Amino acid sequence: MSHFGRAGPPDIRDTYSLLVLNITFRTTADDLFPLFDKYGKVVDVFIPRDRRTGDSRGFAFVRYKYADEAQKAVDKLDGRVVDGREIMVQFAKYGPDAERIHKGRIVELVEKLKGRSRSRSPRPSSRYRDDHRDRDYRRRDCSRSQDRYDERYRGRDRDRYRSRSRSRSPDYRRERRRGRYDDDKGRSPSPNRSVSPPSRGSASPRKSVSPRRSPSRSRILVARDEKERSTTPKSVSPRGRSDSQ
DNA sequence: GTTGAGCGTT
Repeated sequence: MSHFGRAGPPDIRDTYSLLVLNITFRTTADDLFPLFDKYGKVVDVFIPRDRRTGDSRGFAFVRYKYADEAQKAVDKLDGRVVDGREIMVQFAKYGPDAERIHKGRIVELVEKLKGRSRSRSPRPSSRYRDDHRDRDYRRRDCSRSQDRYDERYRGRDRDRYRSRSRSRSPDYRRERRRGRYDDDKGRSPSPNRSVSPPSRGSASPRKSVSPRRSPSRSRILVARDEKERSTTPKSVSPRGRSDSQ
């Protein structure tokens, strides 16, 4: 995939993962490798891609062999403009249990880095991160009731990227694509619901009828049902009629 | 062709 010929996680035992955010969707691992390799030994560069679309999610993981090199890369590449966009480089945590992971490197790494960071520089990109979080908090403040459900859902759901896609980003395309996919799946095993697809197709005229007029709607439905049966006595074929209209 | 908060593949 996005690896250098290897499958699966190479070796997180003695590697330090860096999270690169705010990268362009066109940026690939090959583009980030030379950039990060200049500041240290990069063992692997991985860019998570969407399972469905296969496009980059806009962030990447760069694994360094040594923490000092990783820190240097963070200090140098964090805030650097790549492909016309300012990237954010920070140490990555391997999942919610990252800190629980054999405290081998990550924890020790964080401790050492925090100490060095304080002595050297208070995170050049701290303002960016704060800005993002601030905006996020403002959004959450607008909808606290849903926030509880959101947090609870995310807490119980182990699928991070999925919940992130549904709760965080509007993602019209993803939602729409996924919705269609589910709709197709739901329609296939339910031939008796063939009346639904036509209804969806004629959603506009149906809304014009308004549900307030129950008898009218009933008659229309009956009339349409009769016409449908008269038109297609055997196979219903919702798509066929959709094409006809 | 598009988008933009975030934490990853066997």
